[in-house]
Amino acid sequence: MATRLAANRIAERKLRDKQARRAQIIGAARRIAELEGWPNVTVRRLSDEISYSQPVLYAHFGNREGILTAVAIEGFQEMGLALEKARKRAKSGNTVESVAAAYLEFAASSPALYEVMFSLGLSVPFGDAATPSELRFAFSQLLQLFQGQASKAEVITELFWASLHGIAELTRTKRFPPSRQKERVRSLLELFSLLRR
Amino acid sequence: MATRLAANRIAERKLRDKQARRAQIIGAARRIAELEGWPNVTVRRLSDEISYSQPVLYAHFGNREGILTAVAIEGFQEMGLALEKARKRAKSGNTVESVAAAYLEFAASSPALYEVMFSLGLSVPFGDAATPSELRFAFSQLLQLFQGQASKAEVITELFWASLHGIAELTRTKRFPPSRQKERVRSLLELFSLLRR
DNA sequence: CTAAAAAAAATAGCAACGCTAGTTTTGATG
DNA sequence: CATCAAAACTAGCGTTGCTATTTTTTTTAG
Repeated sequence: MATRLAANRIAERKLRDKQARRAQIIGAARRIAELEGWPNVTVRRLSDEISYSQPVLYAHFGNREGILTAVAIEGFQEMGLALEKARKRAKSGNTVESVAAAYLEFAASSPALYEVMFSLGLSVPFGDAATPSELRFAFSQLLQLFQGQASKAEVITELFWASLHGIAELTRTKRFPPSRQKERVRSLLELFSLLRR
Repeated sequence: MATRLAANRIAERKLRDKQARRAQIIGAARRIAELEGWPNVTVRRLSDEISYSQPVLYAHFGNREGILTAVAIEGFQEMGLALEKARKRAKSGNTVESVAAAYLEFAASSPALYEVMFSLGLSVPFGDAATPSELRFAFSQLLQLFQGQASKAEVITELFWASLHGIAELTRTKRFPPSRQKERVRSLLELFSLLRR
């Protein structure tokens, strides 16, 4: 029976189409959010954007928050890759500086993406086994900076992450004047370099 | 004419009533937000809560965001007072520790309040002259911790604030396991104490 | 090639939201 | 007591997230 083979090919094509549409939706959400803010990312607007009716989106993501979650996870994936790249490129001894700069650059250049990565209140716990791998990957990039340190690496890493996140967030929400940003980063690095001794 | 005096008393009473209602609205918003989250703080719900029709709320605050802004400013006011208290109570040498603990305690015990204080994207720029005094007061409490330091006090203060905010925010959004919180704070204090030398 | 079955997509509508125009009620003024 | 302004309410508009139902398309099978 050739029908079995044909059925397989059809199923594969459907899967490809589905993934392509999924990517389209996520892409449209990111683009609108970055240009016009998250409140303008409505299900109707997205369904217009991809030329399908609303229920199609619900078939893909369940609800609006599902879309935002998908974008957030994509964001963690990309941030993880950016940090990895920065870490590998850095001359030895400069890894912390390189990664810190990459982190803040990521947050500043995609503010809406960064926002959604941390504004999702409910889902995505961390220590949990159900933590998405993208999140763990991104965190592991920071963790590697402080391996084999005097103090406990996990705690130092969390502190470093908190500092970066605080700077990124307070800058994004206009609490910090951008003028002193360079000084802030220099101080941050100086502070964490004191730990190495 | 005694009418002038009467008119004054009436105007005063009206002002008191107005302020009382304003306080009622803000109070209801805080309570609902803390118990059920900000999305449940709707104008209709608030108007039910205070037993007035919706337009009354709009007369007071202009729009929903105005209500959230009022809550946020009240939050900064209270946080500033809490930090001041912690600073004054501390034995000399322990001020940083005392204030850090007070900051994190404030954020943890009123998560919805803390959330709205930093999620208002638009309004409330900081360096600006139009920055509400409540915000400046709160920041000044942190600023005083690092006066007369080797490095520039403003930069160090911003860094300290960023670290606290990062810890508070990553804890609130479940990125940090609460189990290591004590260790994190200890590390933070150790880090900033290194600057004193 | 065509008819039945299954899958996919569209239409249309509900409840709840923020917000406001227009009307009624309240209360101060002469 | 009549007048008039201020204050509050009713009712409704447009938009939102979401879904039950219908229609269309695609796959399967005789």
